[in-house]
Amino acid sequence: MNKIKSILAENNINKTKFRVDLLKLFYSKKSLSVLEILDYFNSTVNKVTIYRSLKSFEKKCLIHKVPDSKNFTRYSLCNKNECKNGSHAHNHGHFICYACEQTFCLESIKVENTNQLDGFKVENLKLVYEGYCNSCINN
Amino acid sequence: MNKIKSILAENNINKTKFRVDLLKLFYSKKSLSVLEILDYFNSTVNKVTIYRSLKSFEKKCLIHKVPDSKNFTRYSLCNKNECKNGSHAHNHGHFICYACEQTFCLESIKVENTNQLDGFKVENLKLVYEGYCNSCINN
DNA sequence: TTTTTATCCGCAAATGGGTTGCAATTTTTT
DNA sequence: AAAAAATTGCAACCCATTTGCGGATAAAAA
Repeated sequence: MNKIKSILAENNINKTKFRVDLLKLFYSKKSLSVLEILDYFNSTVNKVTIYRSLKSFEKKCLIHKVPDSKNFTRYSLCNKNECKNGSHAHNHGHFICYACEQTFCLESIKVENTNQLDGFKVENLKLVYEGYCNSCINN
Repeated sequence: MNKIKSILAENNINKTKFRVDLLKLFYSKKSLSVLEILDYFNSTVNKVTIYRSLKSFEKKCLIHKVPDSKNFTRYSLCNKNECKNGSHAHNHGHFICYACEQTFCLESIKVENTNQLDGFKVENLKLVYEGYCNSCINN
C-alpha cells in the first residue's frame, strides 16, 4: 500500500485516492478495460477520469496496452525488464479468444526483441494469436 | 481486368462497377483504409458501401485486415497460400511507423504458423512491430 | 501554515470509426 | 421479361475515446 504510493511519487503522479486505488487494482488483475474499471468502482468515478489516469500511467511506464478481441483497449502492468522510458515492448505472445473475448498471456512464446530492425527503430511489438480457447471449444 | 471479374464471379460476388474497381484498386496498393478508398473514389461512393464491400471481400478471403497504428482497420490482398475458407493467417511480421503511419510488410520475419497452439485453436495471428521508419527518422 | 502553482476531477458536448434499418436500384437467376 | 437475390445510398444510430472548461485537490514555495 505504501509501495503503491511511492511508485506514484517516483513518477510524479499525484497520490489522489482514485489513482492509488486504480494502481492497486492493477496489481491484482491480469488486465483491465475501462469498462471493468468503471464497474469495479461502481461508477463512482467518471470515465473521463479513468481515461486520463490510464494515459498518465502509460506515459510513466506503469501500465501498457494489451491487445483485445474487438480493437478495444485493455491495460496491464508493465514489466520493468521490458518497458522503459515510455517505450513498451512485451516480448511474449498473447492469445485472444473470439468466443469469451479473454486475453491470455503466452509466456512461453517469445519473440526476439529487436530494438533495431533493419530499416526501422522499434519502440513496441506484439505477437497476437486469435481463435478459440479450449474451454470455449468444449463447452 | 477480366481476371478481376472472374475472381468476383468465382466468389459469388456481384460484379458491380464499384466492386470491380475496388478489387482492382487492391491489386495496385499494398494496403488500404476506408478513408483512402473514400478519397480514391472522390467520395462518389458511400462509406457504408465501402464497409459492406470490404466485409464481403474479407469473408470470401480476397482481402484481410492488417494492423494499423491507431487501431483503425486497413485491408490488403490475401495470399492464397496463407488465407483459406474465411480464415486469415499471414505468417510474416508487420512494421507500423508512428510518424508516417504506414504499414510495412516484413516478409523476412516469419512466425511459426501453429494452427494448434497448446490449449488454443488458432484462426489468425499477427506479429506487429511499431516505431519509426528510417525515412521518418532521417527527414 | 498560508499562498501559489501544478495537477486532477467531473460534467457536457464533441469526435470519429463503424453499424443498422429501410426503401430504391441493380445484378443474377429462371 | 419477371422473380429472386444482392448491392446501394441515406439518415440515424452506437459506442469508445477525446476535448474544453470551471472547480477541486495535492504538491511546492514562501
